[in-house]
Amino acid sequence: MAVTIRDVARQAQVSVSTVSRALSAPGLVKETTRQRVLDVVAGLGYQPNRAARSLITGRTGNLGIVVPDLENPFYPAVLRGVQTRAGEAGTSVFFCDSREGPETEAELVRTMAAQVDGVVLCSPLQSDEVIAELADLTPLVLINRTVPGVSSVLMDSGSGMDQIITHLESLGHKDYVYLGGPATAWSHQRRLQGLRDRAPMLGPFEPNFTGGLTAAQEALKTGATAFIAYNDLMALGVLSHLAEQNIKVPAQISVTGFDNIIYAAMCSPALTTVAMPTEEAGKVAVDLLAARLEGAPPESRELPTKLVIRASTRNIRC
Amino acid sequence: MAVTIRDVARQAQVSVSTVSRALSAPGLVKETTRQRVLDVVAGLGYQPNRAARSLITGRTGNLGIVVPDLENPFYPAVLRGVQTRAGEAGTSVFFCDSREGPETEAELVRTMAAQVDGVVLCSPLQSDEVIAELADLTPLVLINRTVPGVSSVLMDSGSGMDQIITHLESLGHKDYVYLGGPATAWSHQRRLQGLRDRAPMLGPFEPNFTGGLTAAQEALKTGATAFIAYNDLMALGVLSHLAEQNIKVPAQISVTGFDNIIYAAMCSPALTTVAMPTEEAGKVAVDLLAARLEGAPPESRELPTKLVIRASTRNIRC
DNA sequence: CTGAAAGCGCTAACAC
DNA sequence: GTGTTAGCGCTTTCAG
Repeated sequence: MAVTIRDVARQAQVSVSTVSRALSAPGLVKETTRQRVLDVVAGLGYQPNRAARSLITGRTGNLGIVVPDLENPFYPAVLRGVQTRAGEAGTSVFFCDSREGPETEAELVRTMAAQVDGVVLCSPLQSDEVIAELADLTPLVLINRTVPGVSSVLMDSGSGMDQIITHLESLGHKDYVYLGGPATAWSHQRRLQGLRDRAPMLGPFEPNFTGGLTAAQEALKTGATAFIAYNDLMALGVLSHLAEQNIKVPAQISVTGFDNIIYAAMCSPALTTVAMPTEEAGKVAVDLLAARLEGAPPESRELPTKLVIRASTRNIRC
Repeated sequence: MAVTIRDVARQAQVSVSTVSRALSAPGLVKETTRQRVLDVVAGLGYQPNRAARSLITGRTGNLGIVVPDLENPFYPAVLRGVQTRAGEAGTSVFFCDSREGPETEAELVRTMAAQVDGVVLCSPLQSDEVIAELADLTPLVLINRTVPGVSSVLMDSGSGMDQIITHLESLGHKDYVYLGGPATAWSHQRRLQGLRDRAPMLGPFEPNFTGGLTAAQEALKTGATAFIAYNDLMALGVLSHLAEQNIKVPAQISVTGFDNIIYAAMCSPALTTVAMPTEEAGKVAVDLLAARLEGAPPESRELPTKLVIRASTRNIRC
C-alpha cells in the first residue's frame, strides 16, 4: 500500500491534521514543524491521495477540454495553451475530440462534468440553449463562441476578415468571394459580419481539406480573382484543386485562409492568412475558468488577430 | 448537493449496499429489485461519485497518454484511437504533450501516475532504465518503442523502409539517401535497420519541417536522385526547400516520407509515404493496458505498415 | 438475495 | 499552534 498521511504524521511526531495543514495551508503551522513534516514527506515520498482529498473538498483538480476536430492543427495549438497554463496550476487536463458532432459534444461535456472542476469548450456547434444547460452542469468557458451568461474567449474574426479585404483591395482585387464554413459556427458568422456584404458568400462547405476541394470548383464558376477561405484547411483544399486544374496561384487567382496553422507556411505557395492567438486563447480560457471557480462572474475576452501576408496573394495586375 | 447512493436507496426502499450491487455487480441482486433500483437511478439522475469509488477500489477509471509533439498530426491520430477505445470502456483520458523533452516526458508520467490506472507513452526518448522505472510506477504501454518487460505496440518501420527502397529501385533509382531522425528515437533505429546499409544516412535532423529544410540542403550536396525522409513533416520541409531552389519533384528528385499524415496527401506534389496504423495503434495500446490491469503479463504487438504511392516519386528515366 | 457496519485517506470543524 | 474527531460517498466483508 502507498504511504498515507498517518505514516507521515507518525514519523514526524505530529497529528495528521498538522501534516494536512503543513501541506495545504502552510500559514497555519509553525515553521519548524512544517519543515520537519516536509522532510518526512520527502523522505517517504508521500503523495496525497487525490481521491480522498477530492471526496472531501469536492474539487478534483482536473479540467476538461473538448475540441471538434483534433486533425485541424488549430485545436492542438489551443490544447497546448490549456495544458501549459493548467500545468502551472498543478491541474491535469482531460481531453476529448467530438469529431464535429454536436450531440457527441454535449455528451462529452456531461460525462466530463462528473470528474473535472470545469471544462473548456472549443468552437461548439450546439445551440445556445444546450450550451447554457451544460454551463449549468459545470463551470464552462467557451472558445470562439458567445452565449449569454457563459465565459468566453474570442479571437477577433471580424477584424481578420477586414484585414484580408483591405489587403486584397490594396492589391487591386475587386471581385472576391468568401467560401463559407458551417452555418452554425460562430467564427463563420463573425467572418461574415466582417465581410459586410462586400463579397458574395458560397457554401457552406465542410471546414476541411475536402470542403476546400468542393469550394474551389464552385468558386471558379464565379470568375472571382480572389478566394477567401473560411479556414486554412479549406484553403489548402482550394490550393490543391487549383494546382490540379493548372491554375496558377497567385498569378491567376489569390487565395487566403484563416487560422495560420503550421501548414499554412509549409504549403506552396505559402498561404496568406489570418493568425489566430490559439495558444494564448487556451491559456486565457484556463484563467477564466480559474476565476469562475473563485466565484468571479462570467467574463468575455477578445484576443486580436493579425494578417500574415505570404505568397498566395498578389497584385491583380501582375 | 448532488444525489447520493443513500437517496437512491431510500427511494427504492433498499439498502445502500443493494444499490451498489445493482450498479456494479448486477448478478448479485434479484432482477426485480435491480430494475427498481435502476428506475430510481434514472429518475433521480444519480451518478456515482468517482472519488468515493476510487478511494475504496483504488482504481481511477482514467488513463493517461503523453506524446512528444502534438503538432505532428501523427500523434493526434494516435490520440483519437486511444480516446475511441477508452470511451467504449467508460474510461477518460488525460493528455499531455512533452514537447520533445525527455525529462518533461518522465515528469509528466510521474505526475499522471497518481491519478490514472495506467499510461500510454508515445515514442519516448528516454533511456530504457528510466522507462523501466516509470513502468514500475504505473502500468505502462509504449508506442513505437520496446523496453524489456514493458508492453508495447509497434508499427513495422523496418518493413516500411523496405517497401520504400523496393519502390525506388523499381523506378530505377540507385542513388538515394536517408535523412535521419533523432538518434534516440526507436523508429529511427528501426528504419535504419530496414535500410540495411543500402543507402547512406545523413543527419540526425529534427523530426519536423525545419529539420527537413536543413536536411534538403545537405542531401542536395550528395547528388542523390531520391531523398528518403525520416518522417512526413521532414519530407514537407524537403519539398519546400526544393521548390524554393526551383528543383522539380519528382522530375529531378524523388522524395518519400513516413507516417502518411493528412498533409502528405494535401501538399504538392502529394507525398509517397509509408502509412502507419496510428489510430489502430492507439486502440491496441488501450487494449494492452486493460490486459495489464487484469493481471496479464507485458506483451508486444507489431502492426503492419503500407507504402502509399503518390506523386513525389517517379521513374528516374522520365 | 439483502442489510448493517466498517472503513478507504483525507480535510475541516471544534477543542485545547 | 496543534490534536481529536467526524464524516465525504462509496464498496465490501460479514451476518442473516
